[in-house]
Amino acid sequence: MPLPASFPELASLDLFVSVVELGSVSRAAAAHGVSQPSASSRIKHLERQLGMRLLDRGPSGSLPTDAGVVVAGWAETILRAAHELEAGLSAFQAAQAGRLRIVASFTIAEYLLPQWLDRFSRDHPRDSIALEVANSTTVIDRLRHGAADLGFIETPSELDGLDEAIVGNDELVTVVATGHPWATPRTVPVEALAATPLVMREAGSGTRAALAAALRDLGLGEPSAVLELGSTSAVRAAVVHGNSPTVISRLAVAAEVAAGQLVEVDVPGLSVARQLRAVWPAGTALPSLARELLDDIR
Amino acid sequence: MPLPASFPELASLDLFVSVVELGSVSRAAAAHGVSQPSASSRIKHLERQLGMRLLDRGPSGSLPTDAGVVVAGWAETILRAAHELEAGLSAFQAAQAGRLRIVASFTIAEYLLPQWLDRFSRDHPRDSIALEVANSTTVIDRLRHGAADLGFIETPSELDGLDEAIVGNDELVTVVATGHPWATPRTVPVEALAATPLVMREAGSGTRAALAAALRDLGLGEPSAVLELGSTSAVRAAVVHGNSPTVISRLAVAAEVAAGQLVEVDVPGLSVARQLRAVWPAGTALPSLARELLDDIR
DNA sequence: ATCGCGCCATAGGATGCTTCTATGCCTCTC
DNA sequence: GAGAGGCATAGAAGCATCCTATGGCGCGAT
Repeated sequence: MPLPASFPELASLDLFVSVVELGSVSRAAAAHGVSQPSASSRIKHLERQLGMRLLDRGPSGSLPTDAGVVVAGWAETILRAAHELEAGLSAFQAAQAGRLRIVASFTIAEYLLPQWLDRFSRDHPRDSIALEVANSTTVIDRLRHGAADLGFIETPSELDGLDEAIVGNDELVTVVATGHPWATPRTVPVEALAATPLVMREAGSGTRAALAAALRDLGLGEPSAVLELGSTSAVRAAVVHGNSPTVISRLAVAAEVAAGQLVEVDVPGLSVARQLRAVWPAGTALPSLARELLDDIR
Repeated sequence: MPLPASFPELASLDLFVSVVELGSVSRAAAAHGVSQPSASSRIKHLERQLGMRLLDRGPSGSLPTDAGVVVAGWAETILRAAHELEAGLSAFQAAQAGRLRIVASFTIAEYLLPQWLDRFSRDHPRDSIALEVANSTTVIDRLRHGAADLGFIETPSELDGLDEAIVGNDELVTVVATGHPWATPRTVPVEALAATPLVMREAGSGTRAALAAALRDLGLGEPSAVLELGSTSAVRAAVVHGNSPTVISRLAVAAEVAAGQLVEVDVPGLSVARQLRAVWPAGTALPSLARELLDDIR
């Protein structure tokens, strides 16, 4: 479901929030590095777009109207998310220049790292982090070869020569759209799950392999696919708008479940859990920046 | 702290996420109501802006690269927040046309309602909600006069002729920036708080009055202001970037506390709590849409 | 093997928008 | 009464985006 074409620009919301925080259009304009008339015009455009007055302009600055207070509050939520994206992007782009080199698995990089990076970049504005995203094997390899300072993985494998700390946990869960028959009892026998065609990633994906292994351990057959898609996002979208269940990392659907778009279905007997860990070379002293990052995370 | 000027457009991120979910640029273009070349060009622009390839184009569609998977995941967080803002805005604009008329206090409208409205608008795409924001007295007035179907308030007062349900709770808390002396012990005696100049809203604000009353009940004097600002956002920004504490609604700083920008300080003996309630005219049947909204909230 | 379809990229032109500098008016303060 | 800070307007320049039309490419069906 795309955003409407008339949705306000992120830059305009950012500017408006700055006006509210700083108390004047001029100061906000300066903070954003644009001229005062440009800022004034952007705000006016925003007001026309929303069809409401947002500011009470006065000779000593501008205060938000009642509507402005509310809209500014709403806008801040978006801006917070935008700053997390920004923190993730700069780490991702700084591939080799950063002072602290992190390698993380996809799941952790997608759903947990932005908040950590955003906080860290505020506390350490002068220290850049370089982020690489890779599978667990590569993460361990990077650490062993000194190509990274700190890694994040979600496998339970043995890690000779690496120290570790648990930073969270993940689990494969069964989810359906809100209208699905399983959504009402919120539980389904594992045999029924195994017999139902699922929306899945293509063969070869780690999630799919983990599910197949768990069903095999229970003496059940290979799960069948009603639809095979190339990315987790595509799977999620297909489940939200379709009639088939999927089995997927809880972190990947936590937001949709919280928002009521998807329903998590209990499947007694089926359990595919894994801990999320930070890992680093044993023996060597953990860089102080890495230590601080880990402290922030806990 | 403004977003960098090079930050990607919300519309581009939205489009890119649609490509990942739908599996092709063409389909995403159609879903967004733009031409295929336009979409193609936007994605290319986004890739140049971020300095990374996001899509693997093939003759049967496009799949995200490793980087694309991660960026799409990050972008979805922003888009979710944007949809909540959108849901709030349409309710706010629909001032009198909606089928369900809601009146809410500022705190609830700012920090809780967008999620509820977003979920509701997905479940009931044909039913519009009209939202009015007002103080508690006005909320009650609107309900008594039949000008609204459902209200949300945060006062503990008696409500003759109205039914109610508790939907959450709020509390005034003391917060400081992370570098402040109080941040380390995370606690401070109430006498010290009363003796310290605070960042505050201007005289007349409800928050300020509640704090003054609580201190008076403890036999302490009026709190003094080191800085008086006209909006909660301005107060929050001043505390984050300054050296003075403030006393403020927990909901208003929950996100900053979670992100580590502000630290909540315990003040033994000081307690200013209030329940958040939904209220509606007693006796009359609650409209079915209102009933469903309340069920969703719980 | 070939035809057809779906997908993506490029080119060219028109439209629209945002930006900037310069200026004026207003109010509060000293 | 003068000065400073704040916001709005005007006009022009620059930039970006959009669209239509077209071409190339690979896959699948006949």
